[in-house]
Amino acid sequence: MSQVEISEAFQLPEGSAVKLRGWVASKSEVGGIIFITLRDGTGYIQAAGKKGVIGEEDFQRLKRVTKETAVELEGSIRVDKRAPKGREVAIKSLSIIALADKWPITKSAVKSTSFLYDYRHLSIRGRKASAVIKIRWGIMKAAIEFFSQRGYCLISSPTIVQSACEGGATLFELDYFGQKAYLSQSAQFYEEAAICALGKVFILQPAFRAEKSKTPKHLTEFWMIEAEKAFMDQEENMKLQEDLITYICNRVVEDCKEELEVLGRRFKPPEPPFPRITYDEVLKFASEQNLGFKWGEDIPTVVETLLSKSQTKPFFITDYPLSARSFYHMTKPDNENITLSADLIAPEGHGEIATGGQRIHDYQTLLKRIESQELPMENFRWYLELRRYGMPPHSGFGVGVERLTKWVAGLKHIRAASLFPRTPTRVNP
RNA sequence: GCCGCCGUAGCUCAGCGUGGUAGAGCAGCUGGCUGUUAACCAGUUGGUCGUCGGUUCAAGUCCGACCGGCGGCGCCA
Repeated sequence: MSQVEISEAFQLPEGSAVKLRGWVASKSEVGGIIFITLRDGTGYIQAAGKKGVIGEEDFQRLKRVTKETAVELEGSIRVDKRAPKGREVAIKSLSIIALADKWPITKSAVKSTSFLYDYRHLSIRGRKASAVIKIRWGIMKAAIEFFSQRGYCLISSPTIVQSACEGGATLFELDYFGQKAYLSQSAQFYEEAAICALGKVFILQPAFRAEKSKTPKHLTEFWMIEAEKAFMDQEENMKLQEDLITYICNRVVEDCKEELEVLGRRFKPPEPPFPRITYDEVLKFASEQNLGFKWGEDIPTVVETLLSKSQTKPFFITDYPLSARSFYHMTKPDNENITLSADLIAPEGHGEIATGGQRIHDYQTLLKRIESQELPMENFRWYLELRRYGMPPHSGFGVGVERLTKWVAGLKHIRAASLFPRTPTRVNP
């Protein structure tokens, strides 16, 4: 009698004696026979206990078992086409490890988004919720592999900071022993400092945005994959993003086959190169659809969504106006109003998943930019100072992990990509 | 910040127009059934109708304010 995980139980020959531990995902009683579906994080397997075959005491215990009770059972593997996946465990004995109260998440509860997220600490036990979290892990794992293979160094930047990478209005403020401090929106500035020591770096850590954005693609706390490399121009930067996304998608399709199946997601990894569309071309496209906007403004969601739905693989929107970008962006050599930056947009209407660009490496240029945008110089002192000590041209990008998960897993809302999502209306559980 | 929708049993909802003291399905519980897969059959428990205030003999229902959630916009990964 060996202790095995459920995934292993499917590999063993018929008749093998096994001991399994897990939770009762479902139970049904049919007279003298009781079926439970056991879950242990590695899979699901049906176990059947028949009156007369197992002892009366064990049968009574099996009767008392409720949904989500933690149990340990002993039995033997048997093949039966009536069982899901054609296999089950014939129970010989069962013990209750931790009895569960009446389980609040019922079939009808699935209809209620707010209920499911109020009970997220419990509802994550569902097949779909677990599948999404495993896909998210698959994405992170693949990203780590990708950068590791290319010699990038993982760094960690502080999440408590004093200066903003993006707009100041979207920072979570906190009291740092009497001083104002903020939760970081991005690790970019710290990565820029780090490249002069390490050459090429990446991070995998949370970012915070105090945007009251109630949309299917916004979280207030989310994880980012960010990379920065010295001597890398914007062209190479886009190629790197292409390679990263392609690598991740291929790995996930390979590693998370079952999870994608549980979600009913037929996902085909994209083939590079990804199409590139300039901002001006987007503006022209929008005007043709009667959705025109002013040059220099950000691209409206309707336009981005429409474009995104017309594509079958991710694509870049390049050549953003400086007015729609943060101060640190480098502009084109022949046009100081257009930045060397690009957004990476996922297809099928999922929208933006990454932003990247070439940063200003010249001291005077950055100084003038900070002054012209009337930004608080003292906050950017060290960032600017980097440019006095051998800062080469460099570029980088940031990918939203949950946004990428949303696209790969085919989710309707980004909150499903987070174990305990933080949105403007939710900080609990 | 703006626009729209919704808060009634553990869950999903009906009841509100025409005010008279709460109802269904599911879940739970009890019993039956030796192959369930969203099991089935019979019985049954369960509610200060989001909160506060107002009108009224009487408010789940009418009026007002507030709170909470959901969908969308703007903004962004």
